Amino acid sequence: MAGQTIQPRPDRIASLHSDRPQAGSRCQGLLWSTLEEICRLLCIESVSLASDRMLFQHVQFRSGQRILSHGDAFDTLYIVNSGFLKTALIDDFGNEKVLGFPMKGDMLGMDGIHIGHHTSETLAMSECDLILLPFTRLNSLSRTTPDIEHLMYRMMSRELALRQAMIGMLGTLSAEARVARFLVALSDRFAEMGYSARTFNLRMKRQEIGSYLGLTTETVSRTISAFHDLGCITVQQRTITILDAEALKALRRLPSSPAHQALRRSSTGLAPKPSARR
Amino acid sequence: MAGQTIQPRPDRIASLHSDRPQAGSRCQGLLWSTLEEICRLLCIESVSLASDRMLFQHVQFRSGQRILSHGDAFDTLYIVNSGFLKTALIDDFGNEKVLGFPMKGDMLGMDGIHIGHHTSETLAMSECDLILLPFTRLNSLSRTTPDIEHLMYRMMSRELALRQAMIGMLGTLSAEARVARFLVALSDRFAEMGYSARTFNLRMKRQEIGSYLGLTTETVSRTISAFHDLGCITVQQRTITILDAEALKALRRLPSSPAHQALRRSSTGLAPKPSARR
DNA sequence: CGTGAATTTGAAACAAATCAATTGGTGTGG
DNA sequence: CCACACCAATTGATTTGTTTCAAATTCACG
Repeated sequence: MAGQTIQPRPDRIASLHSDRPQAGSRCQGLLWSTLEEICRLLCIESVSLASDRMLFQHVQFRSGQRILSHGDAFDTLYIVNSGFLKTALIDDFGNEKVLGFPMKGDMLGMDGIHIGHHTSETLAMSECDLILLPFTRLNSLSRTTPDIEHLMYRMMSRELALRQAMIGMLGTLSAEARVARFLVALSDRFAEMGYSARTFNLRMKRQEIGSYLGLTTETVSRTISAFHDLGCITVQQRTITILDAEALKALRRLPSSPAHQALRRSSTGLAPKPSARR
Repeated sequence: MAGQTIQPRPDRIASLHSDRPQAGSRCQGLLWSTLEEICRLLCIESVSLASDRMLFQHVQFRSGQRILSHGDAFDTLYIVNSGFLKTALIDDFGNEKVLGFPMKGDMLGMDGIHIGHHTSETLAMSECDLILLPFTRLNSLSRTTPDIEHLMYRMMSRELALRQAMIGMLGTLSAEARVARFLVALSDRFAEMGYSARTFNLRMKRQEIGSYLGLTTETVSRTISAFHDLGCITVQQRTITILDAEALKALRRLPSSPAHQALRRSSTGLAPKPSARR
């Protein structure tokens, strides 16, 4: 399953569609979307013309339902039209490691392509409306509409870059910095969706945040409390209000991996490199 | 740039080609490869028939040369035919975070597709021979040979899954476990390439390993020494000999994120769930 | 062989995990 | 409607793994 980080996709910045209704038009009690709607949802420039004839069906899930499980055969991709989900890996001992919290505009299932089955779990954390993209249909469509192919490359590449950023974060940032970035990214993401960037509701438990960020529940809780005391944010159970986004963004790593190089040469008389710092 | 972990790709397991020479045939002083050769290199079932006519050119790089830089326009993908490389992210302060050590059979550059330029650095750590896959050519070829499209999906999906695994590792494993896995994965990878799985040469510095694994140079060094003292491995500078691969693989996490759930219910009389452990 | 880089090793400092206990919220049943 | 059980979140005390700082050693190379 896909493991989106929460970070807003670069493509997406400044493309607000606060007032736009959810994609999909009703027909025989079911929702369907055109390719164009899908591109808009994904924040990718609209693919070729005259594709209104291609309709993709929606499915709904209720809060708590499992959408994909480890081992499920891969045959279709999903696009989140509305709702909040969670993707996770289950390790050998049954512990879950959260990979991401997909929401509107995210694509699910891409990691199942290469071996033909999914390797992670996805479940709905709220009522969800997803658009189905049967993979074989996608393939046959891309013969007549080559742009679809490019759309897919872009989606997968975007996902790749997102995970790359996540790896960078897990490998180098302190707990404080991780939580700060998480909150800012969530805020940005909510803004994109037309909600308030300032006040929002965490859909997930502290434990899930911890798992996602590679921290324990307690550390997440403590860090959030610290931000609160610091005046950057306000917390009431799962309601967060961001008071000073800049301060949060500025939170860089306290630790750092290769940060010895800053002041090593003092005998040579050379000034320390302007690069490394902490 | 691609950020392969070192882990052997699932597709690739048990497909040894120790005795196979490097791909590519010489022509006018240059090396060229067919699609079939490329598929073999990537460990993907050979794509369609009669594609021998499509030839892809190779390029050579010498040790230390930069292959891709942050900001470079994206226009071609690369496949490693031989040699050892390194991909890394450079943060705002100029610190480098190693993303992977691509080697034979890995594809480079996939993360550049979606925004049209590369976001990471790739450089050669040894003499390297790479196969060029101009992206526009790939696109036009896939019109006549639809299998190419699927090949690309698989490659990208594989990369996605690899990074997913990396995220899982960075988020949950102890330093010891990370280094252990790193060594085992390297060993497996060398075996795939026909080298000894038992004794091999680390191409990278301790610092680079540390950056890759989210640890400091000192921790990597200490951990390797500990394995040595423990009798799992033998170390002489950059030459590693694996004595007890099983012991290394068995090294699980000492820390763990959500591992409190094991023995919580004692009042209910229910046995603890069989799943969670540490 | 000497010089600088890479690696190793030790001791101290520190961030985050662990253990443990409390609080707050939610739902259920008496 | 209150009491109780259950879960999530918070907070504190303590431990531990890893980083940091510092110094010694080995290796690579001109």
